[in-house]
Amino acid sequence: MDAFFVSVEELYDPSLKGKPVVVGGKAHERGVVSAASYAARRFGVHSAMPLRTAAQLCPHAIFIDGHRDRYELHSKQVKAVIESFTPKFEMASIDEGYLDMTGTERLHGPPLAAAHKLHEAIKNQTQLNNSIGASTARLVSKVASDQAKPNGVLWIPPGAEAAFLAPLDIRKIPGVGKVAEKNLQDLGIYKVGDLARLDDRILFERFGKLGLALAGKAKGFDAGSWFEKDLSNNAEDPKSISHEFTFDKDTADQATLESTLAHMSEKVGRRLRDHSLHARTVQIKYRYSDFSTFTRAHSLDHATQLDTEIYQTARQLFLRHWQPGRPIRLLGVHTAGFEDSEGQLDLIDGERNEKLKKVFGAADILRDKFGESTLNLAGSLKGRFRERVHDGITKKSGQS
DNA sequence: TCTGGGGTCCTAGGACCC
DNA sequence: TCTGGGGTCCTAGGACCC
Repeated sequence: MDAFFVSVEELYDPSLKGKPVVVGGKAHERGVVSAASYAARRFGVHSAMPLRTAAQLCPHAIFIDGHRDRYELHSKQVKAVIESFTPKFEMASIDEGYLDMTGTERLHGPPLAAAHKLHEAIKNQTQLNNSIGASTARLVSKVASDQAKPNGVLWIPPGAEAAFLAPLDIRKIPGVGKVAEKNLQDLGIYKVGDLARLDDRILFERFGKLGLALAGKAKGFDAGSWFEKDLSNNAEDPKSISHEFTFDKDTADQATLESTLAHMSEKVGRRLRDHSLHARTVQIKYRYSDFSTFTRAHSLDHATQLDTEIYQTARQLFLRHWQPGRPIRLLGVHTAGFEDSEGQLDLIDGERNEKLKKVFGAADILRDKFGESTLNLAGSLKGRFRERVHDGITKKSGQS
């Protein structure tokens, strides 16, 4: 999809059309650009750029907060169109999908015609601009769709894959970021064609697995068909669940830091319960004002999905490593090492665990009914209500 | 200009076990 | 006195993607 978040926002506010629009937050906020309209891009604004930088480059741009729920809704509409073309498809992200069109010629015609048909169908049914790349390989199609933007269709016929990629900058290859680009340039490799000519062994020696993958990509090969991925071990189950938060202003206030950790722990616990997952490893992330960033992890002897256990672990890790008084910019709580259940607990712990699970389950329901702020871990209240009830759960006064 | 948040995958060292 | 080899698990950091 072309400038997806911006295009969706234009559906809700047509007056945005044609104007420089930046989705991601207010101009003065700490944050980065999620999406920029083409009008904003003409001023040099692009995604991942700090909002404050974007505001410097394009002061008259319209800055808006993102609406994830809207994007997910419209992503589903796009998915429905794709689905109507072939059952062999896959959404690769919220605004990107792949279709295996093998064997659909009688229905959709030859590749280029089919691509145009899809392009039109998406536009007609979602009112959103999109670009299509068509070829024999996923990677080539993805790069082709990028080249087709905005609002275009590009077909790379069989046999033309390597020739299409050769003149492009190596940065266009998915998996080549800033660092790999620099390292490759140091070897005199600037274009995909330079990469394709290089000996695979050299690439492996210099770049390990990444080098090997690159060698294939540069020639237009795909590492296996993604449509044949085994669906046996529930691919939709996440491998980690985390939340992090950047303060508007750096802080060294211990109560604020602890309550933020508690809040992140609650968010993580909630999502673990939603996925019926139990995590064995709790990790925190903290970033100082100078942007130096650290992670510290601890693996429990059993898996958990309880806010309090996550918080206690996170808090201990933090207090053990934080240099008191040194202002913090970001805090995060991360869980991984998922297991189906918490494993064997002894009688006492088992009973305690069951009780807490009921308490948090009830809290989840209350939050769904009455809103996020209904209940908090004692630690996430900034000192005002410090009483500790039932292992750290307390009720905000005036709310039930 | 000052740099989000949620993920995945890879690398590397060290502890520990047999 | 001169320290194997194979494996797993844990921790930390970093590149990259959207």
